[in-house]
Amino acid sequence: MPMKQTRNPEKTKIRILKAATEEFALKGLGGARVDVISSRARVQKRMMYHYFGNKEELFRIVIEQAYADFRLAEEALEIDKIAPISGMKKLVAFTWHYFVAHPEFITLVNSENLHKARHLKASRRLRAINKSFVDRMATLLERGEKSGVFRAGLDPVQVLITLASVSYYYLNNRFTGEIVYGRKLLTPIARKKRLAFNTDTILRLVCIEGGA
Amino acid sequence: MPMKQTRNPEKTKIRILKAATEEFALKGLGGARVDVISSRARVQKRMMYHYFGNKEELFRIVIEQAYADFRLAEEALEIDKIAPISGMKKLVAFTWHYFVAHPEFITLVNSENLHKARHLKASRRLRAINKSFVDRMATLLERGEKSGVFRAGLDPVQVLITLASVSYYYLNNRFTGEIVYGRKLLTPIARKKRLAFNTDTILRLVCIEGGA
DNA sequence: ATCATAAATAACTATATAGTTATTTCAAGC
DNA sequence: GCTTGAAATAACTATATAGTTATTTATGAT
Repeated sequence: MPMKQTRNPEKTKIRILKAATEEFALKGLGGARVDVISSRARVQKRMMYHYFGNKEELFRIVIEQAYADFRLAEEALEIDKIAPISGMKKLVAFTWHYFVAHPEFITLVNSENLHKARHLKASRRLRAINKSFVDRMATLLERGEKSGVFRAGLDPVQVLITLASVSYYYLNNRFTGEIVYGRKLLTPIARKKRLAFNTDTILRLVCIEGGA
Repeated sequence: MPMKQTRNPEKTKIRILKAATEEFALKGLGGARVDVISSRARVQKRMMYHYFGNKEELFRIVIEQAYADFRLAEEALEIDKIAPISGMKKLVAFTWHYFVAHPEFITLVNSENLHKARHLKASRRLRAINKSFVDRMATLLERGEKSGVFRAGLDPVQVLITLASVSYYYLNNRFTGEIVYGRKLLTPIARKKRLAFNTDTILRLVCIEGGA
């Protein structure tokens, strides 16, 4: 194994995927340019087509990977091993911090939805990943209900969507938001306040009395 | 005033704006094509440049108008004339129904945020429109607080953002959402359930006891 | 060593795309 | 009815863009 290889298909593929993720996240599928991707990856454009077929296929792999990364990180929290209220708080905080740290996730998901999810429609991988994701929330809600802290009959999908929405929307629309609401939305203080507000919103939603 | 005018600058401008709104909403700023806009507007492309300068300026006017339409519709609710809890419910329902009826609003806002709101940054019109929008929520919260139904010290901006987020996210991400959550999200029943859930979420957030 | 295969390079192409130049036509004001 | 300016049309252009063709080069297996 020499130090400086002149050929390295794995690293080339990774460089292409990284550059593609950045470009798609920054400009959307429609605005992204394959020449920008290849030049940022320091790779001949031909290699992009060699490994990934075309722009749309490349996008499909990028968005699929973005979802996989997010769900894997969430799975690693091991919410099922802590008390329900702590678990819910941890999940709200995780979601918030993940979106803050990975703005590309948000813009990629937007782009995919603008295209009516046609790249992910046939993805078995995505379906598999997300099944257990819904199951984990269902389990958390059941545990909370049994221990008398969460309301009965909560729909895990509605709770998951709501939990994601309060962080996603705030961060996604922060640019127009700063104009619309006339204040900075991403100062350290503003971030801290929003996370606290979101935690409160979700606990009030799921808890029997006043959470926190 | 003849019936069939061969020239009509006002109607021409309106046709261009309508076609541009559709195209930008459908493809985003990056994916939209000026040739598609002009052909859908049944107008020579040259006229588009004559009246609006260039693609970006046209987009600016489209997004500014989309915000203006939304806020004007909200203002027409006259929330200040009904009881606080009813007002809050009405606002949640209005937001939901507006986003359902105007999917272009969501995709245009996303597009503008992808571009870091650079088209709206200098817009005096937008700032003016939205100032009174925040004020209306502040007034509603104050009224609720004084009549003993709403919690004290709620930040109107946080409430507004949360109220919009639970509808916006659900509708914006409905395509990936249907894959991720493995269920239809826009059947009449699903819509009704989501609106009820959102109303409950917001009331639990702002009310002193259990709302509804 | 050499051979087969995949990795990488270089140069190219057809078309799409935003924006322009040049010209014609209508209609209102005098 | 003539003039003038704006509305509308037609045809054009430079460049950007996704994707290709053709060729060379490194590497692992024999």
